[in-house]
Amino acid sequence: MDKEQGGQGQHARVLDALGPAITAGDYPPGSVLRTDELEQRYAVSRTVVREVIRVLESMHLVASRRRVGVTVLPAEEWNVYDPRVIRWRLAGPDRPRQLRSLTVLRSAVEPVAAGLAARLATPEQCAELTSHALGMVATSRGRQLAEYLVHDVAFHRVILRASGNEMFARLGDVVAGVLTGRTQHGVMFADPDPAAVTLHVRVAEAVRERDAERAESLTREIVTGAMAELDVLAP
Amino acid sequence: MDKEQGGQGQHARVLDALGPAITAGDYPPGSVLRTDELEQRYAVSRTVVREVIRVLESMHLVASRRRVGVTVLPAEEWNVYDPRVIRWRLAGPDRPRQLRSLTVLRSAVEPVAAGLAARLATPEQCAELTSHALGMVATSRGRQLAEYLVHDVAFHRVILRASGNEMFARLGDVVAGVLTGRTQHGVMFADPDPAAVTLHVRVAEAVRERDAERAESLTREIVTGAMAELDVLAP
DNA sequence: GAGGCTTGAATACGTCGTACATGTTGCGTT
DNA sequence: AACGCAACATGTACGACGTATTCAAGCCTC
Repeated sequence: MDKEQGGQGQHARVLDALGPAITAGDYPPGSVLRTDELEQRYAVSRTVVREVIRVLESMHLVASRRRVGVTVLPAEEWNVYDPRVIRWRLAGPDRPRQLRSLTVLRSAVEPVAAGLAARLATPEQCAELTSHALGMVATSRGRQLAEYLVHDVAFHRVILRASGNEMFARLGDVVAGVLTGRTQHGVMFADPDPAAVTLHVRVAEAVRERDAERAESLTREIVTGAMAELDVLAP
Repeated sequence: MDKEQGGQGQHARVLDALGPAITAGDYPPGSVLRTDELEQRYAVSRTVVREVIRVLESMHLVASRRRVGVTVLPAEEWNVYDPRVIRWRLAGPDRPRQLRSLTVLRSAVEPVAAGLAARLATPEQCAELTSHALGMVATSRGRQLAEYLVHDVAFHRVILRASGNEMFARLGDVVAGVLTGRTQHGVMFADPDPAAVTLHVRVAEAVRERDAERAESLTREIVTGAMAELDVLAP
């Protein structure tokens, strides 16, 4: 019938409007959304609304029950590991808390991942690691934060992937979100902490030398520093 | 038109058939599912099939592209933290690997969670902890594995929740899955390791006394033991 | 004549609208 | 107060058209 504006896909459009609204808390837990209401508000067919609802339901953001409507679930029920939920929450009002939660998760996971990576990393991965560590060194001075961030994210992604654990590997996006969020949010002007840069280089060394103990404890220093840094910046 | 057999909801029925099939590897990555084919196979309308596809897509199990169909994604793309994906994989053929991955994740997360719990647990949570620890002691002998499992799961759930970190709290189901899987799969006959039982009691003590260091290192012993146990049982 | 580029038709998903079934909720009746 | 009925919102089904992507045939160029 019509093929108006739309980005690419009505489904994505409505989802990217409703999802962030819910995770932002615009609809308090227990709120009821009616299908036909959403139909009108976003000017789409029932099909689209229902599919969006089904996706939100699969993220445990809402629960759909007959005769009552689509009720918003409390935050404790949400699938907080869903990449989209993480993105939405990082873009919303409780971004500080989200950043904290994710950093704590990092502090638990990354040291163990680094220890495993020291035992399992392939030569190629070791090379990538040192390459990115050197890249961090090269971009650590003179306001090259964007370039530094790229290497930082890539470094941690390799560590997580090299751990050989699929659950760890899947946290690459989380770490990327945290690091990006920190760069954007925090000190856009100050250069990165030189001590942190050095630690990354030493982690790369430890992995290359298959020293699991050292890789783990060095990484623990990195994430401890990250948490301390967060304490300074965030309320 | 028809409302035959069905459990409760065609949507859930088809999803519980397709999801496990995909995670089990019945459709190798790159396989193409056509909508009308699924329609016929499960005797449902397009509406239902499309909603199921949308949910599977939100789990990154499949990707739907025009003119080509619904293609199955490689396992690296899957949202392995989705509770349903975890359940499906634990019920499927690569359950051993899944159990391993999740146990490694546990070994990284739980000690840190215990450390935080020691600082943040409410008196009620401390009480629950000791209660379940004592429950484990009481049911640790004489083939009461089912009852023991209940206390074990509850114990770790309280720890994760008391950590005050929502990401940790959400891993309660994961731990439950691992512990249940271990009980079902492994030694259904032998009583639990007495050393592990004692460690749980001591963790409860440490949390009650707000000794974060001790709670963390004791929990580390628990999960290290769990991993060692897994090495004995699994290939 | 061989190769690459453009154009067109076939195809399977995307969206729409309507109709009916089903389970719930809440109210009115007994 | 207990029961049952009617209204309501979601669940499911069916049919139609829009749309993008792919594949192949046909044209042009070298």
